[in-house]
Amino acid sequence: MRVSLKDVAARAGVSIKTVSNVVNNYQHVTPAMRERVQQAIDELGYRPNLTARHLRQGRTGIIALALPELGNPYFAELAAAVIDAAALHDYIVLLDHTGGRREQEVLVSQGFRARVIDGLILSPIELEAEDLRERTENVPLVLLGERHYDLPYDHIAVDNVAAARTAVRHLIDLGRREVAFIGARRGHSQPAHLRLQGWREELLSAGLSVDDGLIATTEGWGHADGAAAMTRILETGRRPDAVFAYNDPIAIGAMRVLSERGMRVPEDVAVVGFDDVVEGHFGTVTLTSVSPDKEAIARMAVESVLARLSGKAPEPRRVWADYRLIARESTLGRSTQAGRST
Amino acid sequence: MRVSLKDVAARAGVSIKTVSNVVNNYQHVTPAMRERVQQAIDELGYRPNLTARHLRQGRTGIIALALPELGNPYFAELAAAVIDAAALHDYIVLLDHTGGRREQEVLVSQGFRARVIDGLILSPIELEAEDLRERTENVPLVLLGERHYDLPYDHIAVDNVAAARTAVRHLIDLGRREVAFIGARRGHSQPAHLRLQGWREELLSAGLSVDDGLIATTEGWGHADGAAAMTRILETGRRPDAVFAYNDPIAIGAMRVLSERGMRVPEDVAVVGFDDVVEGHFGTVTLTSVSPDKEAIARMAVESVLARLSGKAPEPRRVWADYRLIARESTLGRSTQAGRST
DNA sequence: ATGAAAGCGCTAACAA
DNA sequence: TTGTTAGCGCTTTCAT
Repeated sequence: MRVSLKDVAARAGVSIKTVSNVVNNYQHVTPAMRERVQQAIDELGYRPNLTARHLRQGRTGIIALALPELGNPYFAELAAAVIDAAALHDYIVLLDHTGGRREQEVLVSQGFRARVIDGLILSPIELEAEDLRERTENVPLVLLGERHYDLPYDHIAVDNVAAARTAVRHLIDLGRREVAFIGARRGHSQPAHLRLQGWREELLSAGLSVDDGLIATTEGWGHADGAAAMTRILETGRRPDAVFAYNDPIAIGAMRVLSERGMRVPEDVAVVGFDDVVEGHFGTVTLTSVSPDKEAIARMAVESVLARLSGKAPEPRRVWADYRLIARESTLGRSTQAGRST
Repeated sequence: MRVSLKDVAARAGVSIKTVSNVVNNYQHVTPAMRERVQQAIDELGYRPNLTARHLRQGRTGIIALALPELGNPYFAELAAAVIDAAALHDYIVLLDHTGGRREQEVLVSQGFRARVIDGLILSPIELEAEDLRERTENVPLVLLGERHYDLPYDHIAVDNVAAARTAVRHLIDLGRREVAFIGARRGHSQPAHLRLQGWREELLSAGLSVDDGLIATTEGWGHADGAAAMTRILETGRRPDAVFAYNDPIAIGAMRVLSERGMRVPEDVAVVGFDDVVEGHFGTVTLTSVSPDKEAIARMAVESVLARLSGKAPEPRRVWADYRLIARESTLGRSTQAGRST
């Protein structure tokens, strides 16, 4: 059986309180007493029971992070950043993935899987505002990512419309005129909506026409989806001279198809992705991408949760995280510069 | 303040136990009573306090998973698989990453970060047997991955020596004779030791010479490390006709360097990786790789922890997970077969 | 500086 | 079928 404070107290011949004082580094304990208790602790191999402590304190020191999918390197890298940011505040992270499915996202937002938590950071894909409006769970919730909700929750994201415009502007500046967008999603809810909007706005502001034939939807957000979408566009006979993809895996999947068909990147088709995952730095053609400041996003998300937890948070706010466009070979070509820049 | 069983009981005019019965779906409750209590629950928005339940039950339903780094897609994919496997048993997963640093691995194994857990799955890199021998923490521990320890803990891994031999055999069968190994590590502890050993054994058994000049060490396990190591080999003037890399990111980093120097894969240099991450399926040259059965590893890890938890585990054992070599363009070339095979 | 005792919210043994 | 109660291990007044 596990040893408790009581056992240590008995062993040391003191009260429970004294042991607790030692364990918690309470100031007013005589060195002699501290020594004596510590010895009992060591002999018995006592470890405090955190569950009991949590019950008593009304908090667990755990925050949950629910992401669409860990297989996507962007989310994996983000998860790592959140774990580190939480550790700075002595919090640990419970990880869940939703598959980007609404049903699963609702369950998570309601605390179905993890109710042992002090707070929740959720990156929704299909979740609707109404789902959140019905939320009864009362642990602090912070939203991450692209969707916009007009709801009283903190929301941390890059300005997707502006970032998308930056990406498309880059392509236009390079002289491209037929810019496809890959990664819109089927169905009513459009998580890619804002990036698509940025694509559209920038094309219009450049005096170019917006052609729906150059928008390709995908089922998911992986390499295979990008490959399938690119294939579909090419099979309609369209020959865009540039592609702006919803994210890097989709962009890389698309580049693979271009390569299979003998089209050169960027000479024939320039490609820009989104998320700046490491994978994009090392392909045969390195990938130009919009790079969100993941560390800042993670840090702000954790801090938002903790602020709300301590009650000293301002009203719910939307926070924009930094981003920058990193141009690499998929738009500049290999000769132009060092290919593997960060 | 949060509502408790007591509040609900007062509201419904029944005892605490009755409410508890309803919450836990205890059989012997009259429908009328259930109805009445449920109504009080709904009105008050009661949610059980899991911390209290855990304290009472002596378990939390949480297992921790400590991986070297989430940025490595293999570990990210493995984490996803563990989360799913745990969910099947109503367990949730607390995620931590160690950076593969011994100090951090020791802390994790001692339960420093997360003592709210019922069990721990740890994938060590630098951790030494002696560290584990000194372990005082008593939550079940299951080891994952490549290292071998002669210690009373369950250990789940693919047979790295055999898997490495399979990979090298594949290269030899294709007629390659100068097979480099990239990804050995500096320092005393050699996490890549077994794969290196397999490389050596297979070369010898094929009657080829083992040339230490074809072994390149790396600091880490990422793309950049593979690129640096490949560069180093080439700058010694060596021209291997094949590369076996410790893992896929290293292999992909190496291929990038080959491409920069105008060497063709696989015509000039055939490349085999390890882990079969999705990224390898979509490069300009898709990557031949050893594919461990991640789902099986995750499942067995979770089941091992739970078995030990319930006390009905046999003596600690080493379990081999399945693997297979998946040949793609980086050894077969593009024409030979469909490039993006899974 | 240390001790006694209450109670966090829940489950389960026992009683009615 | 439902109620009473002890206690999981800890922190925290309140005494001493």
